[in-house]
Amino acid sequence: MAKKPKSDRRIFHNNEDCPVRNVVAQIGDKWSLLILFALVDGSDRFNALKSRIEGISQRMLTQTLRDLEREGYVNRTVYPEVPVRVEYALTELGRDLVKPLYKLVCWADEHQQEIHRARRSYDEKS
Amino acid sequence: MAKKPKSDRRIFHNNEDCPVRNVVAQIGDKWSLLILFALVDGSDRFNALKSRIEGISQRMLTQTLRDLEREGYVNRTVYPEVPVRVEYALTELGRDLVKPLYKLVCWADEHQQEIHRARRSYDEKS
DNA sequence: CAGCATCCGCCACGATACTG
DNA sequence: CAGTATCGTGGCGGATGCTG
Repeated sequence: MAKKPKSDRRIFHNNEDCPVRNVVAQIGDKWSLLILFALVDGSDRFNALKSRIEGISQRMLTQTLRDLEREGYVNRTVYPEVPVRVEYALTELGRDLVKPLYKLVCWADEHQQEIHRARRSYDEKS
Repeated sequence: MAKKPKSDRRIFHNNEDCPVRNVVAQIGDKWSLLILFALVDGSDRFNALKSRIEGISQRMLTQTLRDLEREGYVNRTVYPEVPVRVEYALTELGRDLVKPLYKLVCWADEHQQEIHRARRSYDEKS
């Protein structure tokens, strides 16, 4: 039996059932990964997150947190004190997602040297 | 001894040594993942890739392949026939990168239902 | 066949000002 | 403190036409 022809692979279809496209759509933006990893060690407040994630604007932090909440990765809890306190935490799904993400980040960390070498070699040739 | 304060974690710094930002920068774009997975089963030609990856333009395929080549994930081989034939294949580094990526995609695939539920639930509330 | 060059729309993202 | 609202812009990416 021959293996499936490549063109049959569902993975490349242009719809919301394609897992690869889903991954890119959900965590391929500029800030999602950073926020997820910022919450790995426990819940945190809005402004604390903002100062820990270097370079993020208020607008993008709010927006990305809303997206992550919508996907079910993050919980938002409001404590009606004065002044108000809002805590963000990973859901169980979020903690679970971080596992494969962590593997990926570790991989990238371990292979930084190789990649830098490849880049230099490529740039020299051109 | 207490654990490191969160703000100390190198992971969030805004420079090219941050592995999380590196990951996002390298494969967070619209097409890199799709191309990498398109090459998992073996090398392929430019136009074959183009037709297998639904929706990609010639311009973006060229550009993303060049980036992936520069990072050392993809090899480009020109066969000087007439007409010319160009084959793209994963390097060893590329094949290695796909492993953690594959775990991630599988995770997303397995949890699609949960995520869809979370989304619907979130949308109803608002 | 495998591309490069050019033009251009759009929207992700940042900056700033204001509010419950 | 934790956001909204509004505006401006760079650059990602699509469309089209041309070449070795």
